[in-house]
Amino acid sequence: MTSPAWRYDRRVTPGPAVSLAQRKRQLVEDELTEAAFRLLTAQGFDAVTVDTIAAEAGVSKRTFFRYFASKEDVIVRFLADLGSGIRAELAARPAGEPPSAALRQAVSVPLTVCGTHGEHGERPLRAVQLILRTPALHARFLERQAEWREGLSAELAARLGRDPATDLYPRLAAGMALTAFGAVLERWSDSDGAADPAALTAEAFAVLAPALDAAAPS
Amino acid sequence: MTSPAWRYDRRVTPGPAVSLAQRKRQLVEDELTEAAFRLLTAQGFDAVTVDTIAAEAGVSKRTFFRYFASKEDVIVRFLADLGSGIRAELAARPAGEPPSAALRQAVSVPLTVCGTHGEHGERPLRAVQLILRTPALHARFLERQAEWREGLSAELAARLGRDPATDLYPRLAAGMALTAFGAVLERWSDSDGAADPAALTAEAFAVLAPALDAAAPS
DNA sequence: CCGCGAGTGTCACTCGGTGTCAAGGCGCTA
DNA sequence: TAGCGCCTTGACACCGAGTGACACTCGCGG
Repeated sequence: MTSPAWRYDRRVTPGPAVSLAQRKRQLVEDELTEAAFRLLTAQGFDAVTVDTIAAEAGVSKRTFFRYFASKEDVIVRFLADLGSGIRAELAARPAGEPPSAALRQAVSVPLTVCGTHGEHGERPLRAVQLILRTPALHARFLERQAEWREGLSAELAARLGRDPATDLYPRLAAGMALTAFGAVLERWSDSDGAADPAALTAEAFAVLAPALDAAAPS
Repeated sequence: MTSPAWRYDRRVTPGPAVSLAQRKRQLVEDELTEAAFRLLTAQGFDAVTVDTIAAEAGVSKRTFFRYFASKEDVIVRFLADLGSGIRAELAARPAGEPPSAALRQAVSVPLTVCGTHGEHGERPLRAVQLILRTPALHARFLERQAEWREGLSAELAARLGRDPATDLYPRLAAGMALTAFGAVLERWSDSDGAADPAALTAEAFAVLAPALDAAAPS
């Protein structure tokens, strides 16, 4: 919905370009995210209660749930914008581009955000590791991915002039792209950030390309 | 773990082939499943409490959780055996068979269980529809699928003599197969059982085959 | 200065899920 | 037949996630 959570340092406009109330709201959200991230990565997802997170951020439990729909949400939000980013990136690709290249680019963008160390620090890596290793978080993440897949599928169908109601290709292609995305994320997480997301993505799409580009509308 | 939930009518051995205690246990589980299925499909997942389900089956809430790990579990179990079935089927395919054919067969088996009306009635269809349309159930289902994917991936790696630690192919191929599985299930659900799972599966694997069979171990 | 609305804390409540304990039935053995 | 484990169950207490209702307090515009 709003800006990515790890871009909490955006303070290009110190003046009242936005209302004070909105800035306060953003501040609380950041504080909550910060506290949640610190506690959850340190002690594990189940070992920390929402009460504790809220207290750490200096608000009440009730307020926590006014900002996040669930305990999982505060972490999964780290990846939430990636999804919409993927679809937007796909929509921005030139029309003539073959699906494999377009999808590869669309998936690459959010992954490069992960790949660049320094700017965001290890935050994205820790978030991904926490998500992939915590069943409850993993489930929510997969739920999000399913939503992304629907969006990607629709975008692909429009792009290629296919009917998603009768043609399985858009649905499958979107699924393949997200399979690649998930595989890359997993490798990156397991290697503790050592693996290069861009290289992995290229490798994955090299495998998928024959199916993605053999797009013969039966 | 045990027999598929919709084979509750297996009573080929009335004698004490198994202990009475075990049969009692099975009876309670079936009763619970039955009650859960009836109530949840009728009133929706969130509108029914575990207490109600347990009471309907004539046991206590505590007993419910001795049989099922969660409220979602009682429904998702309908598909649980499909996953292990997929892997077993893959292991049973001849070694020389190309991956696309082997995976297609592996995925087909559990789907034909769905396709055959009459024997199991509409039970599988209703279960799938409930799962795909209830966020909480959908999330659990995706979690299961992720487990299946790991198993499939390992099986594929062993089958093709590839190293799953360095080679993305097994992971991606397993993901593609399950993408097809999910897509077919979705279509079948949306068409209210009118679509033919076997035909859909064939269609899906026709799309995926070029990638699945272009297996050049770099 | 006053009123309005947004954000918040508090309280009470529902529900999913778990640990504990005592009671009851079944099978085995003396 | 009496006794002894084993397994299953119900009852109870408890925790934590999440929600609804209400009252309070700010910042802002009139």
